[in-house]
Amino acid sequence: MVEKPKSRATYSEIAREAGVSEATVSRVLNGDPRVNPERAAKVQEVVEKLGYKRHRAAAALASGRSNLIAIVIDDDLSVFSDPFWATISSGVSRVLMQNELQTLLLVASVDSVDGPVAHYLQGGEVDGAIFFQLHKETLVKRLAKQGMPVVISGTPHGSSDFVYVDSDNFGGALQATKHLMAQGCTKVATITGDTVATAGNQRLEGFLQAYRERGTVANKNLIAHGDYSFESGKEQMRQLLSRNLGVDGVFAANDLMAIGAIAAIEEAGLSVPDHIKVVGFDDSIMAQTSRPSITSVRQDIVRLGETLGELMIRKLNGEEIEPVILPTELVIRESA
Amino acid sequence: MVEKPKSRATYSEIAREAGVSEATVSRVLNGDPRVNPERAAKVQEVVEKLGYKRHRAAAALASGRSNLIAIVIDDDLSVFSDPFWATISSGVSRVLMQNELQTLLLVASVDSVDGPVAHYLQGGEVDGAIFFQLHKETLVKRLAKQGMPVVISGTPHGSSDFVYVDSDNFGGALQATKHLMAQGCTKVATITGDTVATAGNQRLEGFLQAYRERGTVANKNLIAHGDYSFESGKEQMRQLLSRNLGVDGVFAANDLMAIGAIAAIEEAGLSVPDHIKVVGFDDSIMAQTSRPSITSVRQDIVRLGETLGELMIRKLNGEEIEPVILPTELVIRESA
DNA sequence: AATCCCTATGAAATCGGTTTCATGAAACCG
DNA sequence: CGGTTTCATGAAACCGATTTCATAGGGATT
Repeated sequence: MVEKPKSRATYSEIAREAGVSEATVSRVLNGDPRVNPERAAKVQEVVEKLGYKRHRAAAALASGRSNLIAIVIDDDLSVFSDPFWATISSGVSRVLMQNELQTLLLVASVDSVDGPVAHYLQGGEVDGAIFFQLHKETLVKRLAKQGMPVVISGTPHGSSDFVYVDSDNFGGALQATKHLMAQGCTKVATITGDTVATAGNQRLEGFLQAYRERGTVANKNLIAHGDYSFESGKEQMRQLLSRNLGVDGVFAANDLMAIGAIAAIEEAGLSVPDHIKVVGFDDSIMAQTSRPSITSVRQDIVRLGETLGELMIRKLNGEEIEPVILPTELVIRESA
Repeated sequence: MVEKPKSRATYSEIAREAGVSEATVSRVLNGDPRVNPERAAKVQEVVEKLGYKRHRAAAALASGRSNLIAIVIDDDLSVFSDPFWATISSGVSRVLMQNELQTLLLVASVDSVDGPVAHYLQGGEVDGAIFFQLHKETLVKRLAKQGMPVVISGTPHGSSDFVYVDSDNFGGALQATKHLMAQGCTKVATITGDTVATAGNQRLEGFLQAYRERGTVANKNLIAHGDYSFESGKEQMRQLLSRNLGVDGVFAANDLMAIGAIAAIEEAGLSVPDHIKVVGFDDSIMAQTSRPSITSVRQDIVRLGETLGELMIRKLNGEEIEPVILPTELVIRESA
């Protein structure tokens, strides 16, 4: 039995075989309800038999819809600084695929409003775009204005009316800080991430809010500015210690800095959690394996990706969509 | 100045404007050399002026080439077990984009030879496919036989003639083990990863080779089988210790297990590196931040991704391509 | 029973490039 | 200098699905 060099089946074959017109085939395959059920069934049958698969390019050309959604990732930053995007992307991809959409991965510099990415997106080659932690919003704004469905991962700056999905950075930080206070810490410090980005800022705000809810205000000296790196966590903790404020609790804006902070604390001859308690953010694998293991705020990254995909689909369906803030959860371990 | 609702420019406009036929426009845009230079220049000029962008779907339909390369990632495993795929993908994407190719991200179960992914790929919707750590090779084999350019990340099983890119797992493990021996360790043990996958197996082989090169054979009891997880590293180390073999060096097949092993060692009241030296694999961020910091085998992940992309491009250009093994590097830190 | 409306259906136009093929002109040959 | 070959070029077919539009038939309305 020789395998034939079977070129793919087309509408014309199906139409002939099923004794209907190509138009009807199209209707059946696109779920148009007003086709005679019997004929529809017949068409379905032939489609099965011939192992027909829709030719995307042809469909895209004819319909003007590409069924492609772009995930746009800024080259420089993301790959290193955000260990999550892989997980997010996979969530997005899975959801989109379930809805017959494809995920196009664009890794490139999104800086210029005029770069290749911009051109590509504006060329109308994709039906929608999902952005990861963008810095410049100009491009996104323009795309949205042009009517392209856009969803953003992470809270954008300003009160722009983008639709985005984000973890509850504020709430998570608040909870983390309150936990430290509940553990008896009276001088809780924080090591922030990049506060220019909203996530870092929100985590700082959550920290401050905990003080407010206690009826006090956080001393400026209790706020150290890191950049999410291990080194910055260590260095900022050293500085906090050198100020002799009697810090007995630290909320670090991510786990890596928490680990850095612990290194600095132990370097100073103090112990975690006995002398100083530490809480991190992200609940990364490091939080679990580090010794002491780190109490940390968990985000549901998979859910985040899925939500991005779901919002995109609803948007494509013409629904009005709203930003989504996903809850976080405090995972308690040894460090606090 | 009101921005016009400019619909995209098409060949017909360009042709009219430049005073040539559409065929000529196509030739110019596709680099056909046999066009009058003056006309070509004129066309280029008009293209610039009109801000023309090729309509991919139309081009794909007409030419039969989609300019899309799929990255296929197995749903279940990768996202968790391989923290590298994000980096790899971005490398791939960047290289492909520089060559006017798009990257399609397929995250799905690749198990069945008959699932949606299989259908999709066989539908001829993409010009090539890059697979990440596949378990079942049936699908890949079939695609390759059908003439689709396929490149694989990681060494496949068997002596199949796939083209793949991988880090030098064997060499890295060999170097790591020899390093331990050079540090004076006489009883070097290993904690393997999943040895069903080739990477884990190769790392084990490298370990064994080090013994061979020393003119001895590794005692079976020195080989503990983990699964790349922190817990397994810890557990297997416990077992190694309980055997009372006098182990004074451990090569773990990844950093996470190395960290687990260290936890077990310290739990037993021993110290790293004083009593037992440990080397990991991957040179992950954890190797740097863990205390003690971990001597580890570094792989150039970005390079790996780029190489995948480059091979794919060369394959598409009709070149014969060969598998590539990328060198690893031992990064020495505190643990050994 | 005559008229109008609605629905299912097919023929054909369409999407925007690519590619084949025919053509005329220029270059080359003996 | 006639004839053949080469080459740039444009007209038109083509890729495969979608969608518009016209139409026939059935049903409802009066």
